[in-house]
Amino acid sequence: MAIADRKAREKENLKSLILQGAKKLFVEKGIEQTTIRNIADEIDYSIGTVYVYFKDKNAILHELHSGGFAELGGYFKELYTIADPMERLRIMGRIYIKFALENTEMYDLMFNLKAPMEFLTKGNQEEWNEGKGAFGVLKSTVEHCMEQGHFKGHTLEPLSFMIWSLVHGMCCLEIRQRSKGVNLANPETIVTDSYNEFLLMIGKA
Amino acid sequence: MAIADRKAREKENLKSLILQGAKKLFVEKGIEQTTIRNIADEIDYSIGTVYVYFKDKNAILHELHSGGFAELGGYFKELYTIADPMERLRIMGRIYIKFALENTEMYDLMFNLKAPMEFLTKGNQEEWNEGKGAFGVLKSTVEHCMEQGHFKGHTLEPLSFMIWSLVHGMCCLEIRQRSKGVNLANPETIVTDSYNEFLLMIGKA
DNA sequence: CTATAAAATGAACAATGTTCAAAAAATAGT
DNA sequence: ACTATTTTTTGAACATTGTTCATTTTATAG
Repeated sequence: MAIADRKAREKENLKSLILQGAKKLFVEKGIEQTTIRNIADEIDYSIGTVYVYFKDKNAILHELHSGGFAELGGYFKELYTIADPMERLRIMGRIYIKFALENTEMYDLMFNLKAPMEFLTKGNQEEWNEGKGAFGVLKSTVEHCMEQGHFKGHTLEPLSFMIWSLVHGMCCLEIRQRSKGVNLANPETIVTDSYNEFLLMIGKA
Repeated sequence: MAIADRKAREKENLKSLILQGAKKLFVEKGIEQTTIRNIADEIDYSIGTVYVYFKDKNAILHELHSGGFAELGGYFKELYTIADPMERLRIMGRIYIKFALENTEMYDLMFNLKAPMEFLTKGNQEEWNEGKGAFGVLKSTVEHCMEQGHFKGHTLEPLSFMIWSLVHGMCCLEIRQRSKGVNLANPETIVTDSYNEFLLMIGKA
């Protein structure tokens, strides 16, 4: 039955049209400022249609959150060419920060907003596969560093979490306007400068 | 005119009654789940009265955010008895984390939510004095550490921001459910374990 | 006791996420 | 080609939110 196939294809198309419209508005005017009505308007469909394809707003947010991780994966691609694990770790941090500051709304959605996690909790899925995957990449890089004799005396998982926390914290403070609120001497470069302090520190370790 | 004095006092009382009711509900059921109607009900006043004392919801959130910093200051009190700056720095981090995890909603409000910063931006006040004060305490402690020969080759402000980012990032990931989503071996102790990794690292620096 | 000022009220508004019976369009059966 | 059935789309309607403001209630002054 070729018709059923075409229908399935059309369903998928409309679903990703909704997501595409949603993302455009999110980037343009922020996630909180974007309503279902806005999204429906943007793609010239009715409100009701959106609810046919997504059970609620959280479902849209979760789907876009997943897409964000795919994008982050794209940013990470260039890491595969770097053989030295310590160098790879350093660049990974830079890329993570770059991604966060170039896609603030998406970053917020992926690592800060409650919506995607609530979607998981509310019985839709058991595990945060996107997060586990990304953290796994970091962890295995740190593991390689340790195998080469770096980070002596440290423990893999807490150490990896510490590094994640560090870059995440910088991005959060920046995105949520706390860094600019604190009257720094060089507010424009604080995140990079601050990350360099970390690199200087692990350079000794 | 003693009556005017009493009236001013009563006005202050009612204002702090509103704040007190709001905070109770925030802690009980979360900031996002608390409405103005809830607050009014809680203290047996009408919705309108709340708006006589606060221009909008952001004003309430900002005021409570300020109160949160006062509370954090209380937590920090015991630091004054610690003479050694490195030890003071280490304990400061522990206390910060303790405060964050014991007062998750308040911490979120102070360091993550947009509301208090929007209140400042929207012409109510120029500077984030609470944040500047808290960051100043950290910065001066780090400065003392450097004066004693620690953190050689580092720069005060970016280094301080890095430390702040580290503890903030851990607390954020924990509060916003990202740490538990990542399938750690010891999820209950990850924040403390992770902070200890940092202490181990600066122990060498 | 009356007039004025201050304080408190809650009905009303616009905007939000969400639901669902009805309409419109597409497909299948003859 | 026409009809019946299924699928898709619709938007009016609902509950809940933050917010406003004319009105009522209460307190103070004369």
